Amino acid sequence: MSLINRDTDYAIRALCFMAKNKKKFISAKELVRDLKIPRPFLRKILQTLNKRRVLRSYKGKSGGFVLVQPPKKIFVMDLVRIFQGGVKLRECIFKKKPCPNIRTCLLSRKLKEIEGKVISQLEVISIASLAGEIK
Amino acid sequence: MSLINRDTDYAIRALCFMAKNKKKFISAKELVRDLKIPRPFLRKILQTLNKRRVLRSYKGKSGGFVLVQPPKKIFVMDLVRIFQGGVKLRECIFKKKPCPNIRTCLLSRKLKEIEGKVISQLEVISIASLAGEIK
DNA sequence: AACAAATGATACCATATTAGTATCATTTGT
DNA sequence: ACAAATGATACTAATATGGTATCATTTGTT
Ligand code: FES
Ligand code: FES
Repeated sequence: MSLINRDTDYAIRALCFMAKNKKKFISAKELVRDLKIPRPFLRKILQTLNKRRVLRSYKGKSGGFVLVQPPKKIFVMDLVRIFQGGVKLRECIFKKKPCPNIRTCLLSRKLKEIEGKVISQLEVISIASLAGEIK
Repeated sequence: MSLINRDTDYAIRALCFMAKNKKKFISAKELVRDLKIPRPFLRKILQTLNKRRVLRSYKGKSGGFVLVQPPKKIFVMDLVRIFQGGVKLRECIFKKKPCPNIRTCLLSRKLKEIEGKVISQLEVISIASLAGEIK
């Protein structure tokens, strides 16, 4: 029931590392060494981060990845959207969408409220705020 | 990633039905008819609700289930604890517990805050508040 | 006493999701 | 030409979840 899955988690770690490391290009190799994430898995994540333009990739020898935006402007919620399609704390047990009860279902309504609050909290956690040392 | 799973959801529905229905004993049969939940599954849920004393069961012919507490005093969070072992929105990717980074992990810290808020919201949603009609 | 109708306990299966791996193609600096 | 990097994609393994089946026990009714 974790709020963030492994993809998101790994992505956050990778981005934090990049935020701290001022070097221009950072290769998957370096990230693997530092983060101890299985290499093919990390590469997959970096590829989608590239597609979604959170970072930019450069091929070829001495290529690698570069952040496109400053770490203050990358938020956990962005990554949750990319890797998990958003936060859905309420999945109706009746699979048929849309649920016929949705308008009268009080439980659904309450869970929706909670969901909204969670999302707005995730929207203000930036990579920059996670990259620092503990205070 | 749903906050409540099917067991919890079905339990809520069953309890709401019982809250609305003033009859003394309510059998699994009636609940199945009304809620359209697979019978063996519902029975399993009722059994654990009995063990955890949310309701009380009576065997034998014309037996059934009775709420032990008033619906105002049964909260969604109680059911989440029973059927899901609580809310854990932060599962560290390093399975080894306890995680060596836990004290310095800023992400974990932030998610823990969110988790706390979610729990306190679930703690105030009562069965009574879900059993009523929509206003 | 026998029976039927209810719950108790428990073991099992099926399906979906998630985590992780493997492979080959493409680009580019030296 | 080659090595070192990423791109794309398909596959497998492990785990969690949802659901079923079976038999035992209790108890009111006849
Ligand atoms: S029953 Fe479908 S949303 Fe509540
Ligand atoms: S790395 Fe284990 S809690 Fe953050």
